[in-house]
Amino acid sequence: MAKATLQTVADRVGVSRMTVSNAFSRPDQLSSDLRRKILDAAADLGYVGPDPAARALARGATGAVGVLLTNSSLRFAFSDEIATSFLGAIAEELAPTGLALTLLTTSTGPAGVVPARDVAMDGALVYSCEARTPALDWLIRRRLPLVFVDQTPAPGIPSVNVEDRSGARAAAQHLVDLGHRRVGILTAGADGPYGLVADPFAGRAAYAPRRRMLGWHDALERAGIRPTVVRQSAYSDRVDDGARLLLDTEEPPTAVLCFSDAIAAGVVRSATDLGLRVPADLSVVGFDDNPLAARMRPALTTVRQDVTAKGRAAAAALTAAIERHRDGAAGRARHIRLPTELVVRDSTAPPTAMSAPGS
Amino acid sequence: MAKATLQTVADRVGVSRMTVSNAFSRPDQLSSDLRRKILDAAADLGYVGPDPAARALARGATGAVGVLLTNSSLRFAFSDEIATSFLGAIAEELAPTGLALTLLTTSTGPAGVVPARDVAMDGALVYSCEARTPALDWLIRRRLPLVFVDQTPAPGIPSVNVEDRSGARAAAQHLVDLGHRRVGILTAGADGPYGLVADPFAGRAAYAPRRRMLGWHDALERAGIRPTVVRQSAYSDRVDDGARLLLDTEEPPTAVLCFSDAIAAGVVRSATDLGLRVPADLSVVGFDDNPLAARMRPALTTVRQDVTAKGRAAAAALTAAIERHRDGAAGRARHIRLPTELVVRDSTAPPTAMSAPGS
DNA sequence: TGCGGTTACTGTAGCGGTACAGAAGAGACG
DNA sequence: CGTCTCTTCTGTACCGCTACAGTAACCGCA
Repeated sequence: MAKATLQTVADRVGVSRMTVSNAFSRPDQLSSDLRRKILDAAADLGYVGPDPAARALARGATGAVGVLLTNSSLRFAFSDEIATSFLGAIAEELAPTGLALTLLTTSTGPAGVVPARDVAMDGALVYSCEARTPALDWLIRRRLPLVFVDQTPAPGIPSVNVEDRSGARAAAQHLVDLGHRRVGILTAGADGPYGLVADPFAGRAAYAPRRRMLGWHDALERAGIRPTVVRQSAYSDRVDDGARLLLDTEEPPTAVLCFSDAIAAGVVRSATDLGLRVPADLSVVGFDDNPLAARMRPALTTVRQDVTAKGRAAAAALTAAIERHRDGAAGRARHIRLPTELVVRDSTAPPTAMSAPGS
Repeated sequence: MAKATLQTVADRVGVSRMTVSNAFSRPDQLSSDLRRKILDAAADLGYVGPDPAARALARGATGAVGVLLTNSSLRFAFSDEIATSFLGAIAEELAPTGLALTLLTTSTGPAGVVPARDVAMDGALVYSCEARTPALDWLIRRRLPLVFVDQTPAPGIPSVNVEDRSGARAAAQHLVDLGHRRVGILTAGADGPYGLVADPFAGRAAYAPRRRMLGWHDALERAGIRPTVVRQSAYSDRVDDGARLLLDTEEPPTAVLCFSDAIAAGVVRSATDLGLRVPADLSVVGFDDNPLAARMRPALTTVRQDVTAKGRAAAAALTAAIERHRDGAAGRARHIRLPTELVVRDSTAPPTAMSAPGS
């Protein structure tokens, strides 16, 4: 049986192809009698409905949007509860619009296939990618409606971010207020250099790490504190190395600010292994308010961001951008910045006399 | 500036449209000189490359595959580490093939859009869906290459499953061997009825829950044990209700078999809240060997399945199915069944005299 | 009875590519 | 020098659908 098309059905019923098309796509354009007859004939012929690819070409819309994840972040995206909640929120927000979500990686296929260039879609979210990855370049060149998330905002492109800087500042200020003077920072980056960092602002770190670093320094510098900074891989697998670099020293910090809760959990573990009690000997602050943070013992002091809201906002911004694009409307790109909030739990306390010997 | 197409570029360079197409898609078909010139002209005109939608129509391939998740499982898919690892493994396995992964939900959009029917793709994975959801029907009618995962195998459709039954049997046997006689089962299902279940095999539960139930009963029945069965929602949010139904009774079980580690964790928590010690007063067994299981205190006895291998196998089966489909080859559908393995940790122990009063 | 306004259907002209068969020219070879 | 084979480029015929501008019939109304 050859594949059935609109024409097949049209011939069978004795109407024009256009009428069959309308039967499927614009029911109000024909009498319900005829429509019934056409639908029956279609079912009879095994015609499922308009071919999505052909329809996409003719209509100029595919019904799917992409989300670009760096391939480094791919594994990460599915192992970190923060990233998965974000993706889940997007999917959930998109579902009622009928748009499917396509996962785009920055990797290249065998025949030089680049998803960001070669997959049909109506728009895309760019999530926490390095500023200039080839995949992102393709998306931009294609002039697809885009939304940047956790990414340096660019003019003309809507963006969704959180108050990384002020959140980090609050976290650092909290430590300062508790009386800490020797503070360590454990941050993360997609690429190196890893280990002890001399100039925390050198190198081109991703947006969120950079903003948080700024925030931490805002508060620390004002208090005259110069933190010890260690950078490690974004994968939480080998947190211990970074943590040890910070803690297993002559004069270890009395408090550590971490890029994420996952990293903070690793620090707590390492500290425990080294015989340090948290928070008595070491205060630890995370970031994100991962569900993990509340479950941990001691429960983690952290900076809350609402990833579900972030996902929703991103999805909404994207659908809006697609609509604008379709209508040819210009409209200024909105840059959304969601609030963050310090959540004080049990992993922070004033330094003890012993651990903070008056410098 | 009007949109550039192959023709635009062809006119500019003074060659045929076909040659420009070849310059992009089949570089070996023209001299590298001319190719250079064409690519330059294209860049100049802002032509990014062949339009994916048009190419999909002409070639009959889109470069994307779908994964169907019930919308109930959508939120679930992104909150359970087991599901996300699975998705991550698929994405990772797919990346080098250049195929993108499109998330399909069973929900329907505003204009009656059904992703499973209306999104162009080359094949799809069906993950743990109810047997006959409309979305799945559409996929089948479209005659897309499919692979079933954690789903009742169907003739002609490749499938990937794990040894749910024998794994569950081993778990139950472990409890029997420890001497437990009063055993509870806490299982999950996408739809009700929830609560105490008279006939654990009644209703049409999904494949995995059914197979595990069979396995548990295999071992329990042989030992002459009739378990108390409680079913609850697949969402781990409200585990406590189910756990309490089991534990907060006149003669509570001395051991509980759980559908997943997430549920088992909930049971442990509830038990603790009720003043029961695990494993002294209550043994708990999970399923999956979620990373969570090893982290928990007490570390959870569970049945390990390798979700990463499952994801890989599913992706491989799908690409194979797509290839067969393209080549018109028939080939029998392979049904893969991955092993499971009982992992004994610290959440199981013999019943104490007190908790198991000789019946 | 004539006329504007609906409703129901049709025809044409694309959407932007790719497959495939072929044509033209350039060497290679006997 | 004729023929054969390559390489390089071209022309045609789709892929399957939709937008849009008709046309024809029908309806109510003055």
